[in-house]
Amino acid sequence: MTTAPMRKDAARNWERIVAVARQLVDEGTPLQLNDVARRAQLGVGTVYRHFPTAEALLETVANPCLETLAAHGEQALTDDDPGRALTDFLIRTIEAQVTEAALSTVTAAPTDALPRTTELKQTLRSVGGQLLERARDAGVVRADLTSEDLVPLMCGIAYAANVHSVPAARVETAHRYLTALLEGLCIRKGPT
Amino acid sequence: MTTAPMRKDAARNWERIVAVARQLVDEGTPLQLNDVARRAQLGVGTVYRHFPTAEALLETVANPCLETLAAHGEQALTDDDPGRALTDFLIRTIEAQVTEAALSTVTAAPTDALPRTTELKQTLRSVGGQLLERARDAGVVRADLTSEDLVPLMCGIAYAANVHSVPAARVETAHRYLTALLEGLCIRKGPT
Amino acid sequence: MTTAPMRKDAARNWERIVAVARQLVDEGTPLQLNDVARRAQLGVGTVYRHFPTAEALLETVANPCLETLAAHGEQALTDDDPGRALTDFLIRTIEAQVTEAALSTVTAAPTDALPRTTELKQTLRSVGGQLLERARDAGVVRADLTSEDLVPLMCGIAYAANVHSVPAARVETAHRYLTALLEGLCIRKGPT
Amino acid sequence: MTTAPMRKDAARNWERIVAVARQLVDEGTPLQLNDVARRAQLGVGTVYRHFPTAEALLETVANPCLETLAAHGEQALTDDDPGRALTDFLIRTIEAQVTEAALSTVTAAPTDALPRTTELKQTLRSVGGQLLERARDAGVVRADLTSEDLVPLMCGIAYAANVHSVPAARVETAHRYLTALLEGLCIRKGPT
DNA sequence: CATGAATGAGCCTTCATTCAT
DNA sequence: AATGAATGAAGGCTCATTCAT
Repeated sequence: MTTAPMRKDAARNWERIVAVARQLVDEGTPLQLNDVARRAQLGVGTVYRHFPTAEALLETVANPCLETLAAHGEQALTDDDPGRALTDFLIRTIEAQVTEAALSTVTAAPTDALPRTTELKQTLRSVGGQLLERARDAGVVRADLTSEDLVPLMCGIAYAANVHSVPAARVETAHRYLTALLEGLCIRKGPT
Repeated sequence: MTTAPMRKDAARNWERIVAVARQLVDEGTPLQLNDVARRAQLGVGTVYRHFPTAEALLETVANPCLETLAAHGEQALTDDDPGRALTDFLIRTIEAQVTEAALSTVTAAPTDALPRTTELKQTLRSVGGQLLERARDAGVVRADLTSEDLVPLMCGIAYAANVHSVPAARVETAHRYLTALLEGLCIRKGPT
Repeated sequence: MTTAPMRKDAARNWERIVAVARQLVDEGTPLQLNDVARRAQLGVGTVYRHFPTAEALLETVANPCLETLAAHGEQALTDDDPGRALTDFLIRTIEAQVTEAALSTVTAAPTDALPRTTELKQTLRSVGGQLLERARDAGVVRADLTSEDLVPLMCGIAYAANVHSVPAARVETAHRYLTALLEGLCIRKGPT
Repeated sequence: MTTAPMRKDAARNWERIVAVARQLVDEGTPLQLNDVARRAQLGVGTVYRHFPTAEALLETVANPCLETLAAHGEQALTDDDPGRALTDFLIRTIEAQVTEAALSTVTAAPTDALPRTTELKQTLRSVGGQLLERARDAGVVRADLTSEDLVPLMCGIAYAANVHSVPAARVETAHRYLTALLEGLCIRKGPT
């Protein structure tokens, strides 16, 4: 059961709306449907027809990212090295979070507007959980973390990077923070 | 030069307002001065007289915590063990962050309403920086983090704990996350 | 390039708003957009959509008068008799000022909300200046007044008429005051 | 029946309040009793005790001027030259109006807060009326103006001077406008 | 008398959402 | 379908006035 195909002009409007919304989110402007409509040179009604709420629109902006992350996650599950698999996944995740402004909001939200979003978040949690489990089974990851912790931790790292004073350095900062988290703030003597 | 002492009734109202505000913040309600006034059974004007903006009120709620943290930080500077000093400081910090809801907002805010808040945040950053430096000099902490990173990281941990689904477990979760950050997600073979 | 034509209902509301505003101004009530909305039986938002500020609305009420005055002024420039031309212009001006309450406020305001208002005031000043200059060149008007003085003087006369106790006699009073100004309070012996 | 003598400190406060009010009026700030209290370093209550309304305070600021004007007026009545007497009176009047900001408001107000103000305004109107009448009887002033017109005309001249763009030139402008009014805008051939 | 804290009506403005065109 | 005008609840803030201390 696929959704009925959209009329050509409707599709064009849809794209316009999403594009404008992404732009707004990126520049930190709070997402208001009236505002989106104005910038997209469309009537408010049109925007409401396509997206019943601002959250729905925001999720629509964020979902491609989530799709990509999920795909990469599934891919990572096939990796032989459980440690690398998890690490890669985490790196991609925070990169996405600090790159796409919409993502952090959507990921941290306790409730979703679109079913698809819920699915994606579920998938991501599940994939993350599996990657974590494997790594733990391989003894390369501490045992006191569950799959429930992965998303919060990634959100936290991304948030930390955003709080940091210099916006231009966000990606680099996020990397540094992730590395710190992976390797630990404290230094222990390595194996001889 | 201390501020003139407040009249008894005014002081009572002041307390009432701050108490109501703390309660609101704790239950996650966005802080609105009108709302505070209503709940405190006071005229709006009274609230505005004491706190010109919602931010000022929020900071007033948060500042005692900041004071305490700063005091503990200064104390920690006298600790012989640089590693323990830093760790203790960090533990207290995230504990405060997840316990007092007002704190995380204030800490993450790029700009302050009250001068005292700015002072406190500055002190905290400075103390944290010194603790970090000592620990680094003692070789117990990784070298790629600066004093600029401490606050963001603590905010991130607290945020992560808040994102985590179960609110009741927040303190415990925050502890776990901090430990993970300190020791590292990844396990490395310790010295024989 | 003309402005897009207004929708029929919107136009009706626009008219209603302006009508109510004119009425309020006429009865001396300070112009408040909420008040206008209530009396026009419209939502506040509607009023704000049409007129972003009370000043904009006030100028919209006043501008037709200004347009008329400007037109008459241009007309007066074609008159052969420079004295009569100026006098006619001045008479029309104060008549308008005491008739349309909105006018005096707008004319005396140092700054405008609508570009059109600025244009009109500029035109009026310019036309008045030319009429004055011609009359002066013809030797029928005292030499110590510049085009900068015309508007203030007219505002002054209108104000004087409004201050006068009997409101019903305003037009007549204004006429009398203008005549006094033109001919002089003091009587001098005419030519033999 | 004189008013009970004021206590020394009360008198000092009274002075302070009036001084602050005059200052506020002069700088164009709208007169608010709270504001006055703050600037005078007094409680609001104190200000209210002395002046029940802002209008009363404003009139208190303006009245010395009115007193002076009235005195000069009475004086002028003794002048032999009726024309000069009137002219002098008018000159003083507009000078006062443009010099003391409080005056124009009080003079133009249709109703007064203090009985003394009403008395003074009445005196002024009466004196002006008499001066006008004498001048008219001497044939040096046009006949179509009554004593009711003098105050409005002076208010108008002052208002005109205030509307004029350059504030620094107000006194000079007012003089010019008064002269124009006295001698007439239009030039007529003098006696051979 | 003096004080200044408290009051709350009232104005301003925004924005999510609906619905006539 | 698309449009965008209309709505009005809701929140922000000020300020004249009162009254407990």
